Amino acid sequence: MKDFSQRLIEWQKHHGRHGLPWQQTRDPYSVWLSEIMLQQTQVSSVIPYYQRFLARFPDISTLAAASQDEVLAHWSGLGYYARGRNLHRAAQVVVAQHGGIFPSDPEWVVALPGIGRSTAAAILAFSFGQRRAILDGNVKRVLARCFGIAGYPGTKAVENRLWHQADALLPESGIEIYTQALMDLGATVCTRKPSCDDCPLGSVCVAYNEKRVAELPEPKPRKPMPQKETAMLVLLRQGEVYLEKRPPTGIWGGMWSLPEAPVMETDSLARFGMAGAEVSPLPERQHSFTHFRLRIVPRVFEVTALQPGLREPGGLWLTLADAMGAALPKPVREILKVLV
DNA sequence: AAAACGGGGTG
DNA sequence: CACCCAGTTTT
Repeated sequence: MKDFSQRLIEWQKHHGRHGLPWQQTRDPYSVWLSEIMLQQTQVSSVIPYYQRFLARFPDISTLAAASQDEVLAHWSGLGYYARGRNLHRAAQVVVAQHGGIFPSDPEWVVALPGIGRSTAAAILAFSFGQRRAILDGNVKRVLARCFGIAGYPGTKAVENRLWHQADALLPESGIEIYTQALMDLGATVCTRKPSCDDCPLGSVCVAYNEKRVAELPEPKPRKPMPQKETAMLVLLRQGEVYLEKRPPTGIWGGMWSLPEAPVMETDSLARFGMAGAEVSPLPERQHSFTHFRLRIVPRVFEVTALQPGLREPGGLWLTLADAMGAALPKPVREILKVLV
C-alpha cells in the first residue's frame, strides 16, 4: 500500500519527532539501548538516562564487563528494572556468542533477553536499514483503526492480521523515516483520544470514515470479577465503637477496620464474647478491588454485655471521633461517617 | 479505579 | 497456543 506509507513519510517530515539523540546514530548498540529505554517510557524521561548510560557504558563490551549493580545504578529512576537486567545479560550474550558485535540476523536478535519481535525489527531498521515491520502498542492502534481490524489485538488471530498488514505496508525505501513515522503518529496523533483532524490518514482510515475511532482497537475482554460479600459489624457501647487491626499483609493490610462475619450468620456477637441487640440496618455498599468486588453489609449492634476478662488481640474500643482519626479503609470510613 | 504497556513465563 | 505476570504510567 504505497498510499499509506507515502502519506506517513510526508507527514513525518513536518510533524514527526526529529533530532532525538538516538536518531543521530546508526550504531546498533545505541539504537538498541534507546529502544529498550523507550519501552513503556516517554521520550522526555529517557533522554537524560540515555546520555548518562552511554557515557558510562559506551559500547557492548564495556556494558558486559560492568557489574549488575552499576548497571542498575544508571537505570535507577527509570523504572522497570527488568529491562536493565535483561540489557546487561544480553550484552554478555553478545560478547560470548557474537564477539561483542551486535548481530544483524533477526533470529539472533530476538534470542537476546528483553528483545521481542517488534523491538528487534525496530533496531534492525534503524541501525541496518533492514526492511522489517514493527508492531508495538502504538502501531497496533494505528493499523486496527486504519484498516478497521476488529477484535482484541492480544489474541493470536488478530495479532496475525496486524502483523500481516504491517508487513504488506512497508515502503520499498525509506524504512527508517517510515518506522519513525508510525511510532510518532501513534504516540502523538492516533492516541486513545486521537486528533483525527491532524491525521494524514484521515481520508483512508476505515475507523474514521465509519465513525468507529472510539471502538478500535477493541479492549481486552474483561472476565467478570468474582463477587464476594461480608458483613461488617458496627459494635457500639457507651458511645464507642469496636475496631480491630487487620493483619499486616493482604487486603487493607495494617489498617483499622470493623470486625467481619459471614452475611448469613445470626449470632455474630457471640463470636466476640459479647451480647447485645441489633439496631437499625445501614445501607449496603459495593467496593471494587483489582481482583474482586466486595458487597459489604453493615450490621449495627448496641452491645450490652462483655464477656468478663475478654481480651481481643488487636481489638480496641474507640470513640467515634477517635475512630474517624484512625487509618480506615474507605468503605469503613463511609460506614462510620453516617453514625457521627 | 482501571486500562495499557512489551516481554517473559506458565500450563 | 492462550493466558497471566510485574511494575509502572496514563486516563
